[in-house]
Amino acid sequence: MPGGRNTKQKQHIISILKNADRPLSINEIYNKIIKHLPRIAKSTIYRNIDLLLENNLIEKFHLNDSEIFYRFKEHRNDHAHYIICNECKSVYNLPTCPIREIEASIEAEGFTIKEHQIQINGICKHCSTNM
Amino acid sequence: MPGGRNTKQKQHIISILKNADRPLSINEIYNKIIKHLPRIAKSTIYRNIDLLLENNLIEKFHLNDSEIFYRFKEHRNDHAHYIICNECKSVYNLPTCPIREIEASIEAEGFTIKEHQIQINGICKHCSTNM
DNA sequence: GTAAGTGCAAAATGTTTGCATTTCT
DNA sequence: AGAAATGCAAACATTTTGCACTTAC
Repeated sequence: MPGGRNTKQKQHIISILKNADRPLSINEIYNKIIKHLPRIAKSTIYRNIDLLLENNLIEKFHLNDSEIFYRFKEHRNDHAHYIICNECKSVYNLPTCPIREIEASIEAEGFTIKEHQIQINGICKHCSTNM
Repeated sequence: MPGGRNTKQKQHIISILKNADRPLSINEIYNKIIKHLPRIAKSTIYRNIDLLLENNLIEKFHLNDSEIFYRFKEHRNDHAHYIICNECKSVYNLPTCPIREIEASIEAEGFTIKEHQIQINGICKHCSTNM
């Protein structure tokens, strides 16, 4: 089991995130999980989320304003390049990494790039036809 | 005065942000401002920051992990395209917007882009020579 | 003068921690 | 058996709110 022991709490958290079609907040995870594990404590979710983050299995997002969401990574070295619908919060991947082209010129200036992220917000096709 | 009345609290907050060479957190603003206005309440800073955000004079960042920072906008329609040094937190602007080139293809898929942001983190020239 | 803004204290929110108990391995 | 994880309650940190007082206009 990645990131420690295989508890049913952790199983549920992973499966909830894996099956979600968009990033979830701690509360959303909690509200889903209590249906199956009514006695689970929120601190358990916080602790497991930390473990999963440390083990690079999930990633953290700041969507709208200050709300924090988590998403299961398909590939451990995914890096954040997303198109997010403000309505339904669906997350699409960017097909290419537009940073790659300008990376060289930035590094030429003496800046060492450690990570980068790109986020595009808007309204997806589906939501715009339903409005 | 943009965003309401011209109080000395607001004057100070604006001038602190204008003169900062990097984004500042609420606490950093507070610690600077109490030197001049010892009785200022943190809630006043929160309220003014909200006002300035609504009036599009400053913008909000999530730097490292969950720390929130604010920065004075040079131009009201600046959009976030930054290169940030993880060490000294200096913020540099990206010379070009690499999104522009892929915008058309995303919109062609039926997605309406509302806003986007790009953030590149790393170590700046100055900090890497001092290590 | 009056409405907006402030300071203060209290409340609400979100997250973390300590500890006794439970559960994996 | 032993270590790690859990549930619970309390602690913490951050942000928001209510209200009487002050200040800008």
